Amino acid sequence: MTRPPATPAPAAPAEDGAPARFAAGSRVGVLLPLPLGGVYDYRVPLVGTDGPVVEGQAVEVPLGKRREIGVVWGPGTGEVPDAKVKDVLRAFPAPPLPAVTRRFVDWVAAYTLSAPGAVLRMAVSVPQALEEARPLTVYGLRDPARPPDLEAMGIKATRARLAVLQAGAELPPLPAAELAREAGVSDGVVRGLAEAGVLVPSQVQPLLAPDRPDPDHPGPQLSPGQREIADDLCRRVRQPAFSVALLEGVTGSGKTEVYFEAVAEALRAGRQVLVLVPEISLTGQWLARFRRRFGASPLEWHSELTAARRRDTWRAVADGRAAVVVGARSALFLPYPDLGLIVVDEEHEQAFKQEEGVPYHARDMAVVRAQLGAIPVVLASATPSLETAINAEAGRYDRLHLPDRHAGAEMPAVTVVDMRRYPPEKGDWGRSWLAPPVVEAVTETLAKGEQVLLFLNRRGYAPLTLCRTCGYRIQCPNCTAWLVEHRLAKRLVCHHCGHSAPLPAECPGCGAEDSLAACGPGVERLAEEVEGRWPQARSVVVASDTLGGPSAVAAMMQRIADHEVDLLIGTQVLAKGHHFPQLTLVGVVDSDLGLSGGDLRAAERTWQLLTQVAGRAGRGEKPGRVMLQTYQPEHPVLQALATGDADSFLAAETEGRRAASMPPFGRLAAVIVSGEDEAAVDAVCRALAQHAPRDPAVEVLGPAPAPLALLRGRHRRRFLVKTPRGMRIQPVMRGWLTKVRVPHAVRVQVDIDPYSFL
DNA sequence: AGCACGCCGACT
DNA sequence: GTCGGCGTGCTC
Repeated sequence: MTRPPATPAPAAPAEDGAPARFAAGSRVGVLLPLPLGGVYDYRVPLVGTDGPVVEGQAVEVPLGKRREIGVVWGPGTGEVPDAKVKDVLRAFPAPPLPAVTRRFVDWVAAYTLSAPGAVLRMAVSVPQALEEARPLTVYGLRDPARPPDLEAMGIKATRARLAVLQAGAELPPLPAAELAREAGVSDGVVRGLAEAGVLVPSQVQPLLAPDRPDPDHPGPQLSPGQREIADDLCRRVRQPAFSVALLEGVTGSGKTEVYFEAVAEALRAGRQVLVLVPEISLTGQWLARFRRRFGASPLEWHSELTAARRRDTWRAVADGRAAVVVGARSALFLPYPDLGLIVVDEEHEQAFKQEEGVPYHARDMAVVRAQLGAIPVVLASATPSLETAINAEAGRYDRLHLPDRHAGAEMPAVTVVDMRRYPPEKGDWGRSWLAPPVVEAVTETLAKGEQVLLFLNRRGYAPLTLCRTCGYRIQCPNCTAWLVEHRLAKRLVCHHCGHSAPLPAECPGCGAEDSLAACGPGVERLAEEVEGRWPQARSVVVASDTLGGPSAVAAMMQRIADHEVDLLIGTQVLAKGHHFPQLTLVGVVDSDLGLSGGDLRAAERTWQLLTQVAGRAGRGEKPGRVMLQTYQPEHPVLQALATGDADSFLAAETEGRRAASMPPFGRLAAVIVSGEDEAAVDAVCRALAQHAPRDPAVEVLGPAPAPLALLRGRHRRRFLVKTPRGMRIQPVMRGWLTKVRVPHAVRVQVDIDPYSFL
């Protein structure tokens, strides 16, 4: 996805004003959240739907011998004989799916070549939200102004009972447990009073009443430069029309506070806001900033919500009570009736690309959603993706550049450490991974009482275990990948499928004992060296597998911020978003990791990650420095980081893409053929190769073993299809794939705009 | 996605 | 002789 939709739909179609209604007896087309290929016709019955059925209405329909939920998508197609058409069973008491959401579902399905039903599934992911919420029983006094006389009613006026009456007089009717808590008694007392008729029960609809974020809550003061950009964003929100703004600014430039002003403007206009973030676990500090600005919390949407929370949030979005939603990519498919602004924070993040199920890029689909809704979208990043930077360069997106660090903190000094000139010196703890200049800098920094981060984006102890006797390398049985030693857990683990086995005592290849050797460093191994060199320093390993859930992450970040730790050894979980004022030295142990592999975006991604990591140094009053260990100091990525000249790096990358006609200068699609039976997979590949498009403008590469040729026990082959920028790649793909019959045991998956090639 | 139908191996 | 494996196909 490199540009807005080819055929922009009208901003306010007639159906928005007057959604089509379907009378009893008429046929409606119902989209089911299943990969079925199209809408199915049903008849609107005389009873069960409470009158005519509205477009977008969620309904229950029979399918085979089961009942399914579906959404009325429009009039019936009439393609199916009357005798086959069944009645709609009932309509759900939920607001109809907004027209813009329905058009978005259709658009995404057409773009990704997925079944519309598969996309709809993402929009109606919480079927329970469609039902009337179960009424809640609450208890209150018959007349709060006149407390009842217990003794007169023949009930002993105990201290506990009087406390309940007191609470009942002061508070609105509450559920038994809550009223008991308020009165400081057990809920048996409340139930007893209810039974005696002193408290009267009533039924209410338990609606999640999200705190209303206050756009005029006193927030942090913006600098004049920030104010100017915030005003630009606010104008876009007021307009309102489709526009894309790239909000660019280094770590600490106040991007978040600036786009919060646009959020405030949308709230003043009474419209809803969606903020997409790459990983919800990172939002602890973000939520705190939001509360500081708006005096209330937004609603969160991500995979770790409980079922009840999901239901309440979906419903609050659907009936407009939710003002601000912050969420992972799937939040894009919530049924906002009046979305007025979308913000995509850290827009360059790979986590926005969904690889499984319907493969889509949430940043690109956010742009589409904004266009369909005729609203602005803000893409925020310190290190924009090349696609976004090029769109801004071409004038399709507006580039808003925030002035550098706020509060006058200086940018860290970046040094490239050539490992060929400064090879690590071995110590008592075994091999060393740190060059002498880095060792010296760490010692100095610790002596000053400041914090150090040693960054190594590799979990575990060692990425490869090999036999010194026969050269055997321990591989995952299900994937084309080495098993990673985790010494703390005493296991070998596959980072792709989760396979895990105890560390063997002898070589699985030749049986030699004590012959297995760890190769290369992971964070656990680096920790050994750190403990050997700086035994007095309080050090800690921070990796996704050494932390528990989001609360453990938050606790660790707090410990670091409170300076309970001197030396951090961490993977990319430490790279983003967190602010540690005492951290003044960042050492990147292996800057080259991620540069190899022939991935289209390897250099760009490494640049983004290392820029983020470097941004951890010197964010307080003290100046920071960054040391990048590398074996290829001349590499453009390292040069860009050393000189701070990101623009010429991006320009060079852009030229590289242009020369190779790679996205966004050409269109790309991947076809992954996979299955447990390798021969069957290869047979499908041969058939696909035979029927490959003949158009000379279309380039088909493959089949080649996919980068992980064996993943979770499935053999994988890949084709790559490249078309010129102006050509629509979907018809090419559709035409090709329908020519080949695929047996059930083999899966052919199309990925339009593949992102990671791994 | 389910669920049934259907056609070949080890059991009560 | 059946129970049950999962390959194939259909659901308005």
